[in-house]
Amino acid sequence: MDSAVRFLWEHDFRDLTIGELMGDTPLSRPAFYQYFKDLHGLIEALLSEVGAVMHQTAHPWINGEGEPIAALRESLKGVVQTCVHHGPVFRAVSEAAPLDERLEQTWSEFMGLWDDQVESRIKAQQREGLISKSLPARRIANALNSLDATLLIAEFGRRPQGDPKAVLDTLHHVWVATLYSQPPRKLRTSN
Amino acid sequence: MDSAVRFLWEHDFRDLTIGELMGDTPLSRPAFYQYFKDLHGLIEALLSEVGAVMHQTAHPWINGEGEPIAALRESLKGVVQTCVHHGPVFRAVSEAAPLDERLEQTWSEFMGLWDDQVESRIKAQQREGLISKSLPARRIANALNSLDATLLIAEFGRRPQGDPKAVLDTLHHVWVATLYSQPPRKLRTSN
DNA sequence: TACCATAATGACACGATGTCAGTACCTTCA
DNA sequence: TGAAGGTACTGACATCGTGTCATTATGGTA
Repeated sequence: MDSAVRFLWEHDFRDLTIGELMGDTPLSRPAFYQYFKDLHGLIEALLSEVGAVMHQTAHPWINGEGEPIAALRESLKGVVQTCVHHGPVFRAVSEAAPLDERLEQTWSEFMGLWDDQVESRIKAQQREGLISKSLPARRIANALNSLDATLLIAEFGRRPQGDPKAVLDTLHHVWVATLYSQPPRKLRTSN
Repeated sequence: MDSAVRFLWEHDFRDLTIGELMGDTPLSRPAFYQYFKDLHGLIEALLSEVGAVMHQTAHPWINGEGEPIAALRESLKGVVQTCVHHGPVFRAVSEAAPLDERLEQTWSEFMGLWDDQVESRIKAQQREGLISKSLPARRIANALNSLDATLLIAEFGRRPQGDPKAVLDTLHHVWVATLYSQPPRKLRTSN
């Protein structure tokens, strides 16, 4: 299982085979099935380990602690950091999910949990008048979370990894603009 | 090849097998290799058909025709519409890409093309003073395009499809806010 | 030492892939 | 008409990864 993580840092998920994996251990291939149902079972286990870590790091904004825009930056920073450390695992999950009914379910529950949390934060701040009440909280939450997942996996899911600072800035800008900015008036074109 | 599209509307990509596919045709399994290198080759062919259509539909904003915010909505509408019609194909591409070096390349070139176009539109409008010059054009373009892809595939990649109007509104809001809105002042919390 | 549960293995059957040598078919031209 | 030659197609095969046996080691317990 450590061996799997090691593998994913070096190779793509598509090259991950049970035989190859167990070659790195003193055990034989069938021994694998002692511990996991199949490859997807392994990935599922990896997700539940690393996924928990990630949720911790996002507390500030999720729980509405302090000034929202700064708190949001803190939360995003934590999420980025988690991906810097465990990017390949998330990448493997997202790539393996479409191949397995069960894993797909698990992955979508994981993302759904984020949607739940972000949605309820948005609704809370709509009540406080910080966010426009005309935003469809659930859809926006889902969009922003999907964006995070896609971008983070693309940037940190394999070596060489992207620049954490730049990615954080980008995500933060999109989140803040989407949630907290006033709609602009119509724009004049220069045609 | 029509048969493949038909299949993808009904089943998941993971269940698509060459044998199954050719069962729908009067031909035998090996005949498949007459036309495509392998499954991924087929998917690649599907993408280049449908991808071209999609680029057409995004012209207004990409080419800076008319008032930007309205043009952007037109372009996004076209893209949404394409996905309503061909969603499962894009889904198959995105799911198959991680499994094949070549296809992954093709897919990332396809997305890169969008990034190029959006980036240069952003830069043009930065010169016109419509968009803040402090935005990193390339990164923002990439983020917004990634968002589109993820959301559209999730909403229209399989039956039952989502609500095109609602998805369009969501995307449009995020794009407009990200590109055209002024950053808000610091927010007071109600703690 | 005898016993049992658990861990681990070698050998197997299966399913999907991709290839190849061979056959059917169809056009062209004498 | 009928031989030649190219193309479309096929049956059979080798390969590879998977998942499951029946069986054997191993380590703790009385």
